[in-house]
Amino acid sequence: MIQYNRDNMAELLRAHDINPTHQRIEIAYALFSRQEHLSADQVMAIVNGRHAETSKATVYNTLNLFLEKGLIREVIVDPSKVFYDPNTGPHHHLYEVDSGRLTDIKADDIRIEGLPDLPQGVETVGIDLIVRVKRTA
Amino acid sequence: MIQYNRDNMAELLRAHDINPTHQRIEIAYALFSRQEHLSADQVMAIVNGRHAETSKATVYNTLNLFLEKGLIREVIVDPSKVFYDPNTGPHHHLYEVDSGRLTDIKADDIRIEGLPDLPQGVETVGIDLIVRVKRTA
DNA sequence: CTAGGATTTGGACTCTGTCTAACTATCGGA
DNA sequence: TCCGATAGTTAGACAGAGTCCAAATCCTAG
Ligand SMILES: [Mn+2]
Ligand SMILES: [Mn+2]
Ligand SMILES: [Zn+2]
Ligand SMILES: [Zn+2]
Repeated sequence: MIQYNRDNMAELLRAHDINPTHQRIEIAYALFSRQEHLSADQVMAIVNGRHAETSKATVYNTLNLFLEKGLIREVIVDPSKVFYDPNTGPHHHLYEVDSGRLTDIKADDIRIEGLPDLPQGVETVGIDLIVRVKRTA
Repeated sequence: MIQYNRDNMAELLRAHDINPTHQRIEIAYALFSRQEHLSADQVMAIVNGRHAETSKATVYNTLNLFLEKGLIREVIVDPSKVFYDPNTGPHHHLYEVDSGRLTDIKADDIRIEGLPDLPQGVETVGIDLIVRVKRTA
């Protein structure tokens, strides 16, 4: 269990070939220190918690850069916004539709069997398994 | 293999407790006759192919009504738009990220094992398995 | 210190989807 | 037939997520 701080955020960014600027460090820190799934909006709110520091354009630029560089992944479960996930290892998601809460499901003991062969000329980018739940009536 | 026409669309709507209006029949026919995953935009374009017949508001109202009544389901794979699926039976999806093409994977021979117990007080709404692929470089 | 590339920024813009208030279609009863 | 009630449709305003752009700022090598 790593303790995340601004210094190892800079290292992490460099390790992913990302020039560690102040804004990028803050955004990475927001995601990695919490280890939660955050929307762009939430990232923006966290980073600008005390004083406004980072513009909307930079938040989106940065999240998309992190995606490209494989530092984070996106989770598409809600038609109205994307969630960004600091955990890029294989795992799945539980989505509570009432509240919008999104939590991880460990991939360790899940087996998905019987997937058909892929069509010619394509390769797998990822396999997303989403368990949608709602509060019992 | 059923041949879909406007008449059995009206029956299908009534069977799902939906009053079959002209617009609703056309929208249902667009989805069921093609058996494809369509976005609201695409439904609108199909229904208004010859002359404008149906407004944007009605397309959205109707698709949401169909969802509520369980006539269709939505597939959330693309952060920018929802796809509507006339196939409500259990099945999974293959999403080609370059082209946006979305195709079905039969659920028959797929087994998903080792899912953890659900948290207290929730029940499963659905399990979505999405295989994301891209064209080989 | 300075020039140039990289980064950030506000704000305009696009797109998907929702909302509203007016309009229309349908139907049963007088 | 006419009327009123109800359900459905509509144009267009609106909201929210995300992108784009040109100008401003930051950083670093020289
Ligand atoms: Mn990585
Ligand atoms: Mn059904
Ligand atoms: Zn996750
Ligand atoms: Zn499908």
